[in-house]
Amino acid sequence: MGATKTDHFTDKQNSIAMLAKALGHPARIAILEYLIKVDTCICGDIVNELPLAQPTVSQHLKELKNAGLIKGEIEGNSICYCVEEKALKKIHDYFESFSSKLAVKNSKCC
Amino acid sequence: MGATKTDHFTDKQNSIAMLAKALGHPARIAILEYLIKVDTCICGDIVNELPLAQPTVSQHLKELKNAGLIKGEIEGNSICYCVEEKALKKIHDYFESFSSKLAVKNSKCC
DNA sequence: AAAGCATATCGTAATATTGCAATATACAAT
DNA sequence: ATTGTATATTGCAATATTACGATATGCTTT
Repeated sequence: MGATKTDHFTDKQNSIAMLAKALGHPARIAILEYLIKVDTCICGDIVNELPLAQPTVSQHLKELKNAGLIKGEIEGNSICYCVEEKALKKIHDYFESFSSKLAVKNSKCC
Repeated sequence: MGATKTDHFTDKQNSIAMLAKALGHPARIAILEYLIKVDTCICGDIVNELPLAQPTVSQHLKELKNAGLIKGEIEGNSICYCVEEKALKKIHDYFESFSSKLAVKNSKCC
């Protein structure tokens, strides 16, 4: 096979995994960091920032968009991408709850 | 090609991407959640918990271990896996800083 | 309309991931 | 030593990802 068995897991698990997967590439991490850094959410100079060809960057942007991590808005000739805060909050909250659960227990093991 | 160009990104970016990638599968999310839930860090009944065959689970465990997200300790016959808190803290902190950066700006765009 | 930019899509090769049956390893108990 | 139980590794087929050249699409300016 090779296709992930998403149907056997909860929606929550699948959606977190989807977000994490989209973040699972250094280029996409770099894109997000750049988008956060340049506040003004300037667009396609992302291509100049990254050591990757334009089609490759475009593909990474698409994946981030599919995962709901960024959104894009057409602005004349070019496109203005920026971070989708909700998605980042979702991940952040998820790991927050992890951390707090761990804080309570941290005991017996390993 | 097809191999990720890790050498063009920073260590931080690569290490966060690695962690995220390891989390990018619902089975591995489910494993982590289970390990956190059962405090006692009981081991290979993970196989019974998941809708996957034993070798598949073993492979996912290996990936989580490679990424540094869990650690395992031999306990007689079986193996006691548990969460590596440092790694979860690392991710959590990373998104924390994201969130705080976003909180400051949240302005002009999209 | 034509030329020039910015971005997306297509096609394709190289590689990685996913899942599992079969098999191996390693300890435990008899 | 043999049997049983727990986990890992191997091998392999199906599928997905990564990267990029070539090409298409779509504004904008002239």
